[in-house]
Amino acid sequence: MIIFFIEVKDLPESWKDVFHRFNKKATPSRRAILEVFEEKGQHLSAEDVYEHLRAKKKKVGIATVYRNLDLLLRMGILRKVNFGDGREHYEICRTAQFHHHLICTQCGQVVDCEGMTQEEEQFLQRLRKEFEQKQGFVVHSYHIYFYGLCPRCR
Amino acid sequence: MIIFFIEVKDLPESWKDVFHRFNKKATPSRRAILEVFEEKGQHLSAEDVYEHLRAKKKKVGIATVYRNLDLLLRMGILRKVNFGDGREHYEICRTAQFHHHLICTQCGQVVDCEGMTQEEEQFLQRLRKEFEQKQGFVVHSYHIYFYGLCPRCR
DNA sequence: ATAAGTGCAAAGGATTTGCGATGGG
DNA sequence: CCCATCGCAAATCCTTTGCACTTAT
Repeated sequence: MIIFFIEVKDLPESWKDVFHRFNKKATPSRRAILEVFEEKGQHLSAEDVYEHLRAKKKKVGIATVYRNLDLLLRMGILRKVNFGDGREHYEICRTAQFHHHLICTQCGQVVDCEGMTQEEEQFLQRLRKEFEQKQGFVVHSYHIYFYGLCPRCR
Repeated sequence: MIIFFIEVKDLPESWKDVFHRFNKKATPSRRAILEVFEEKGQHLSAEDVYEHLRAKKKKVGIATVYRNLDLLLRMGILRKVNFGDGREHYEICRTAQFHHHLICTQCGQVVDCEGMTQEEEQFLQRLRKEFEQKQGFVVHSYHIYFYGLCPRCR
C-alpha cells in the first residue's frame, strides 16, 4: 500500500528561495557562510567565519564576510550578540533553538542557555505590555545575558 | 532637646575610601569622571565622558578616560553595557537603580527599564540555580536587553 | 547584458600602548 | 621623594568603503 497523503508542515524555505524573496542573489559566498553557521553553530565573529571558510578552502574575502553578515542580519537570518570582548558575534536563528547566554567574566567563555519555557514566556509577555504602555515602544525581541564564573575559573 | 543617637544605616563609603581600599589613588581625573556619571547618569561612552569633561573645563586626556573606565569597571563601580552601535557604554552602579534596557532597532535610542520586581527576582533566581547545577557556573549578575521600535519610529 | 556582488587595499573609528613628564600619598 | 598616573601621539584592532573586476540571473 502506498500512502498518497504526506503531511508536510512548515517545510522550511530553501536558502535560495529566501534570497530570492529578498531580491538578493544566492552567491557561493553567501551559501558558504550559511554553511559555516549550520555546521559550527553558535556565536561566531566575522573573523571566526573567515577562518572556518579558509579551513574549508573557500576563498571569500573578509570584506565580503562582513558585508554578508550584515545582509543576513537585515534579512533576519542571523542575530547579533555581544559578549563585551570588543567584537560582534552572530548566530543563526533558524536552525538554532532560541536561547540566551552565560558568560564567564574571567576567561570570556560563553555557554548557551536553552530551554526556558512557559514561565519565561509569561514573564516577558508582562514586561512587553508594560513597555508598550509606559514607553510607547513596540517590543519585538529580547536577550538575556548572565555573567558569572565558569567551572574552571570559579 | 538633642538627639544623641542617629541611626546611620549603610553609610556609603566615600569614593576616596573606595580607591584607598583598592590601593588606587583618588586623582582629580578619577573624581571628575565619577562626577560626570553622578550628574549625567546613564550609559555613557568613553567619548561621551570625554565631551562632558571638556564641557566642564576639566582637561583629561581620552586615554586616561579609557584607562579609568576600565579601572572603575574592575573595581565594580561601573558596569559595561552594549547597544550594538560599535562602542562600549558604561553605567554607574551605586547611584543608579538596577535596570535593564530597551533599544530602538531603527534609530538606536536607548531607554532604561526600572522597577521589575519580585516576579523578576523569582524567575531569575530559578534560572540561576539551573545554570549553577547544569553548567557548573556561579552566576553573579545578568542583564536583559529588549529590542523594538520607539514611539517615533514605529 | 547588466546590475549586483566580490576582492583587495586603503580608510575609518574605537580602543590600547609606549614613554617621558607630573603629582598624590 | 617615588611610584602610580597622566597626556600625547603612535600603534593596534575591528569594521567599512572605493573601485575595478566578476558573475548570477
